[in-house]
Amino acid sequence: MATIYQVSELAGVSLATVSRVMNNNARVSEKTRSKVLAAMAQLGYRPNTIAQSLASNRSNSVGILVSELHGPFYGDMLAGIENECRAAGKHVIIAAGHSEEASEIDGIEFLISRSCDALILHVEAVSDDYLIKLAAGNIPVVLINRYIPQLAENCICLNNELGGYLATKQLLQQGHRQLAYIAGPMWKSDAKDRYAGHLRAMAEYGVTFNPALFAEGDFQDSSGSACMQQLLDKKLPFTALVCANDEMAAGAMEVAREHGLQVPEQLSIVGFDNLILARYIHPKLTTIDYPVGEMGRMAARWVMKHIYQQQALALKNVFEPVLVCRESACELSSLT
Amino acid sequence: MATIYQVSELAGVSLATVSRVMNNNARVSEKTRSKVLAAMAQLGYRPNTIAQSLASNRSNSVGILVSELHGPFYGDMLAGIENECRAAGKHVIIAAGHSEEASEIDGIEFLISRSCDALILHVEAVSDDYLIKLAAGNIPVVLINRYIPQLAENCICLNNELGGYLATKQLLQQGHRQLAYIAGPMWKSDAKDRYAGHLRAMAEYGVTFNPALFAEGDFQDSSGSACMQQLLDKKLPFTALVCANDEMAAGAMEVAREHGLQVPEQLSIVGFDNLILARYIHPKLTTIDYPVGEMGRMAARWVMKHIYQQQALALKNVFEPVLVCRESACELSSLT
DNA sequence: TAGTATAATGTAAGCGCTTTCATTTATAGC
DNA sequence: GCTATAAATGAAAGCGCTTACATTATACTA
Repeated sequence: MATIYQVSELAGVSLATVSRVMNNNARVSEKTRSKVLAAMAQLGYRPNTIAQSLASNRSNSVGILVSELHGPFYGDMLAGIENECRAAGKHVIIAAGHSEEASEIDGIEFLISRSCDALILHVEAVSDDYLIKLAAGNIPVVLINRYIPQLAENCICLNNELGGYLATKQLLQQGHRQLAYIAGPMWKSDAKDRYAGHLRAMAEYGVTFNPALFAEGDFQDSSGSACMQQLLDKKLPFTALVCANDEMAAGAMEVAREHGLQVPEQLSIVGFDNLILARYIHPKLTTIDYPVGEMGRMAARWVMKHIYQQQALALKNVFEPVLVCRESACELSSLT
Repeated sequence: MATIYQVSELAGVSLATVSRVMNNNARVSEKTRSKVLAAMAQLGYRPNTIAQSLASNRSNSVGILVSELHGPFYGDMLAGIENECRAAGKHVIIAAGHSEEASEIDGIEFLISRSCDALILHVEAVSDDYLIKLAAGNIPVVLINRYIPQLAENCICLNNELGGYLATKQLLQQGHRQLAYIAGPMWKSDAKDRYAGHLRAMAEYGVTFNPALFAEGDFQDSSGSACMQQLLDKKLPFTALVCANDEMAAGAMEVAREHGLQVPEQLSIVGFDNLILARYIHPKLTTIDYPVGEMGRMAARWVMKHIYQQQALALKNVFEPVLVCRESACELSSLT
């Protein structure tokens, strides 16, 4: 592999000049620039990124921590981030945190030890305090799907409350008045916010919320099934169900089917997230779109702007979810 | 951040000694070792991985190229790889190739320019020749889901032929004799192999393959729908359908439903890959399990063994798929 | 045409490690 | 106690770049 030294020799200039044309920052005359470029081409020169990093104290890498690498959700996020980063010549180092505090911290330290220029984190278990301290350190942090007031600038979030509101409103508009709700784990802020949106819509339509028609799941499909079973066991009538995410909706739908309930004819269901699976299950799930890919992309842009000085970029911190109408929710009047 | 120099000062030894205890390779007396360790702890010292890389000419990073970051398939693969690598303190740099030759090559070069110690590739578009040349270079390559005879040692594959065979055999055992087949794009070797397995099973059972009941899709669900439509349009009877992957099976199932066909009562369907979606669609899809996660893990082990000299590891190059029975395929006798 | 500002290029000192080779210290044999 | 050998440590030269500072070439001004 050719080094900068050989390029400089071939081009008949100094190392510094070669370096300058590489980083095309300093002023180099057109003549020497092309000489250098030619020498590079001739040697098939590729800068050694490690040496660049050591000398410039910048690794050109951004560390990403997600809860899981598999699953439909994080993949989209990663895709958005990778796309944006690679276009800028930065690379992406990934780690998984598995929604456990120890593992998340371990992942973050791992990333730090790899001298990333910035961190994009999707963490759930780690405390606000930890993140605030982390952000106060010398490595910039951007948080996806987590809002911490002190770090507002660094948070890229979805307006979950609005999502919960939209999901519920759709059902209310379709004439439903007896709604059940399957929540996510209420210690997670997104679960809480979605629920708050649900309540707001209910209030707006003057429908009183019935605590007996509420169940708390854990965002997994199995808990969706379990919650649905609970709800059904109470023998209370309800014509619609809003689930705090698609996976639970899928689980709930299955239980409904086992009980001979026609969806949506006898029970309308709406989910949240708009995972790919929402298109595959039958009937196709009406849900709230979560633009994870876009948000990942935005997180990457944040980094480009703040760390790699691409001033021009416009940033957006909070995304508005939108309702995706499919087949699992319908007018109450069509109830058999 | 403390440097090795400060550690050496505090411990009262030379840089070289500190370096030695870090890499605990050279012989250092217990006494000085503990002195150094204490100094490190006191300073909260963390080696600068960039400097280590530059000096040792080893980046401790492995580059991964997958077709897509999103989607259910690659996520599992990444999870397997990341897991294994992190346990060994290596980091993972990712890039997406989008199944296009130019993009794949670009991704590979990107990874190389990042001085990865090894590459784990899941590439589809790039030619065998390119890969052979690449592997002949100075950066080791391991291929997932691609078999190139000259690179046999470096390939981690699934026995796709066996999978195709098993899927088909299941249906034949259930008494079906009129089978339709929706293939993947036949220029992809896995699509070809799965199809070959199908033919073998058919031959074994003395069933003649009817070319009219064959359609070629592109592994996407929409093509599954389109192919199913084509098949149905021919008005030829068939009681079972094998699809070269789950997504196409899902698409096909939907079209079947639209045509009023009961699955599995009137049409048995089997897929391939065992994606998460196979559990979510209704009826749950009988399919062939593709152990991507395990294979990713194995690819990482390959790297550990060959590049990072962890001799002890046992390697496995070809994985055997297994049938996962769910609800979408049943005995022919139960046909209404 | 000298005098000055400015642009272009070069020099050399690191960045924080690893590693070779030389030196010192410990261990053993007699 | 003294040499022969092995074990432990140190000195210093890089790894391939960036960058502050010094120097030289060029363009203007008066």
